[in-house]
Amino acid sequence: MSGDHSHSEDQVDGGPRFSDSQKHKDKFKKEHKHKDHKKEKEREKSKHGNSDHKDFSDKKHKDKEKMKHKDGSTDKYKDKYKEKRKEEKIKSFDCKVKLEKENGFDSPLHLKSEPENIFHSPKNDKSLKRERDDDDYEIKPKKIKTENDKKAKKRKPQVEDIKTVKTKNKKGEMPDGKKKAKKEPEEKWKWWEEERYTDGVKWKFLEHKGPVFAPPYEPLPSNVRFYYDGKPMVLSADAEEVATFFAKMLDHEYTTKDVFRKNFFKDWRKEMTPEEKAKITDLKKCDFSEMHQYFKAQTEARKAMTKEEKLKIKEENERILQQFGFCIMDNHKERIANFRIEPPGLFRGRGDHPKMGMLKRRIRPEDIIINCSKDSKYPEPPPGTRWKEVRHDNKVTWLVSWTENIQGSIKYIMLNPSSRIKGEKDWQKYETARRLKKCVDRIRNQYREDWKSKEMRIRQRAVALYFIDKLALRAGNEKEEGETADTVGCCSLRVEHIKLYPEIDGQEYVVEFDFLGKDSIRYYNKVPVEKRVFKNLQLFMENKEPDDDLFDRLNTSILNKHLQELMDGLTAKVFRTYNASITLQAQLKELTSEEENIPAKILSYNRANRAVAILCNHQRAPPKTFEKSMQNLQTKIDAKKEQLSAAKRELKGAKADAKVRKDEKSKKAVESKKKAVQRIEDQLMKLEVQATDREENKQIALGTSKLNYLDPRISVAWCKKWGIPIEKIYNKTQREKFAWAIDMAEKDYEF
DNA sequence: CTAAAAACTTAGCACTGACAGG
DNA sequence: CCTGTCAGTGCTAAGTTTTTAG
Repeated sequence: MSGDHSHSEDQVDGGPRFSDSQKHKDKFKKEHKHKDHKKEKEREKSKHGNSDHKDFSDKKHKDKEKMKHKDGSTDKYKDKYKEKRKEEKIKSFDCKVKLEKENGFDSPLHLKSEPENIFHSPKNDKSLKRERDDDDYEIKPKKIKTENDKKAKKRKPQVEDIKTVKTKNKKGEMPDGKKKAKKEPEEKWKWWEEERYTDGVKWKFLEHKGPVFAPPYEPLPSNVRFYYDGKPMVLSADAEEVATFFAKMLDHEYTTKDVFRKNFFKDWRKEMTPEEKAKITDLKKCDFSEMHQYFKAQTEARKAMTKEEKLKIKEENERILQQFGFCIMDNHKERIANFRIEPPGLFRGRGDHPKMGMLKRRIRPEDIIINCSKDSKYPEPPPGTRWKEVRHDNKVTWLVSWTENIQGSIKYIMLNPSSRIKGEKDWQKYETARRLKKCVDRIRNQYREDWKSKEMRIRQRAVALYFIDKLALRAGNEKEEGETADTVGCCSLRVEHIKLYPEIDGQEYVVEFDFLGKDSIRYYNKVPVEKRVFKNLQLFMENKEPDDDLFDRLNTSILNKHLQELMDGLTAKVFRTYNASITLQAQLKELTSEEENIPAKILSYNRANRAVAILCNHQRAPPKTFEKSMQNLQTKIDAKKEQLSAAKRELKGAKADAKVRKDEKSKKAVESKKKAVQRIEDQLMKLEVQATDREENKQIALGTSKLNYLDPRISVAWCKKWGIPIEKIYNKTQREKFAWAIDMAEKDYEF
């Protein structure tokens, strides 16, 4: 019954597309809609049967092959792991895995001889295979390891040229070690040369010290007062603490926002004693200015501290870092990302957030769930307290979790990006994107076909996928209304977010997007699309209100299910990764020119990076000092130009002089003047490049794409190819995160 | 299954300390 | 020396995807 009904609704051709019942539904709550989707989806599935599954047989084969490989070669590993377990119990941090031996034998591969002909040579096949294929969550073939290692060793000296200079100072000439008793293993652990866990196990051993709690509240000195209705009033400790949160933010804009004030006041009152509650009924009558002043003074005082005091604080932080900032996971000491519990305060949502100003409550040990090995030494809760729970779940990666009170979501303490567990995942992400590269043509053809489908839901799916692919939009999960800011992604686009122009600015079939995406960052774009897409959009928008969903027959779970059928591991966000990385690679190829010097090459890199950031809509507020700093730079450039022409004049003079005198001394003078000119030219060039770069970067944030979307091996390969020191591209943190890529990518790496 | 919860990635901004320039 | 600037980093919100529970 309902099946027939909705089937007719599904038809694209003929008659009004949205029957009354559809419209009705749209006005209803979202949940209703979803149920309908799901039903339809179900029906679809059974109708279509398994035509899609053919594609997979191949993959399964591959998997099997890999398994074989694994079984044939892992015994050594197993032993090694056993060893490790033992060692863990002894808790020695620096026991080294004995991998080296395995790298001892020579690989027949000749590295030097593969520069050209990258694409089809069998050698290249090898190097491709060496990259992990990712759906084999298991092993990388041994051989590879060997190759990698050898190469790595050969390469190191070159790569580290610059580094060595720096490190010498640090390591060599600082025997006292600045108190940083760093007992890190001398050689960095190359987890990427090791076997990975299968079957969802994330670790076998995990030991840590638990979280660091926010410092307890320190009551204000009695001379700092709060006034209500013009009269001083002493607050209870709890009420006072919350009041200080507000007082600290006083010169921030959102303390003027209604929603913020309302939420704050409501939550504040919850912390008050009945007496306070009875008295304090109007936020407008509250005067926090004395408190505000006090905190400002505190900040000043902190700035004005002596070096010794600052050093002391620094040392204390370092001590805490050493004590709590690391864990032992499977025999290796790993850095924890966020070992400090988020302190209490007022929630600052982004954009127009309905919950802004709410009290984010203090987290106590009783809220904390600890996750660690059974056979590890459990972290101690602070004296007189206890953990909510200690569990031993090695199917997850977190060490500590608690439930946050604003959204009721769970927060986690996890490892640093440089850790094995994050790195492997990251690597895997790029491998999935590379697999998409291999079948993206097929998928594109498919969705183009689907634009013609007679089923509405298929068409919507296909158009949405087209946007995700072409524009790198996010998937766009539906969100609960009133819980978060009103932002959308692809699947949750509403009619009001796009405008259609059959013709504009000399282009046909233009779609104008204007909506708020993640973090309430505006996405604005005018793009010409294919005619069929355009027609489809018109169809989707027919008879809808502005606030109706554009893709009313689609959500992220439908879309992702579809994608999963097209390629194993494929989800919407893989397209972002894929398109970002492939764009970087293409742009680098296009923009880098042989003869440019290093700064110019780096400008090219940044431009390539920028192309990606624009694609992904990674924006930033222009720095507050932007105009000024631009001006400063211009001044410098002008000065440098002056200097250059002066130097040129001098050179001319010297030349003339040398012509006359013809002695050694004057020749030398010419040489040195020449060098001076050259040097100044370089400097000028550098400044100009810097200016260009900065100007172009005004509202674009490069960091996000660099960190999350660009296969680091592309950048590493580029650096190696052009002899650019990796430090010019990645700072220290980034180098740590991408250590795997820096170690393994060769100059001919191809995404 | 399907919704909700959990897990994990991605995101911009505020703060800070090192360092360049006066 | 002091001051301003800016890159680097910490923070935590806000997404997506995966897993679980009902």
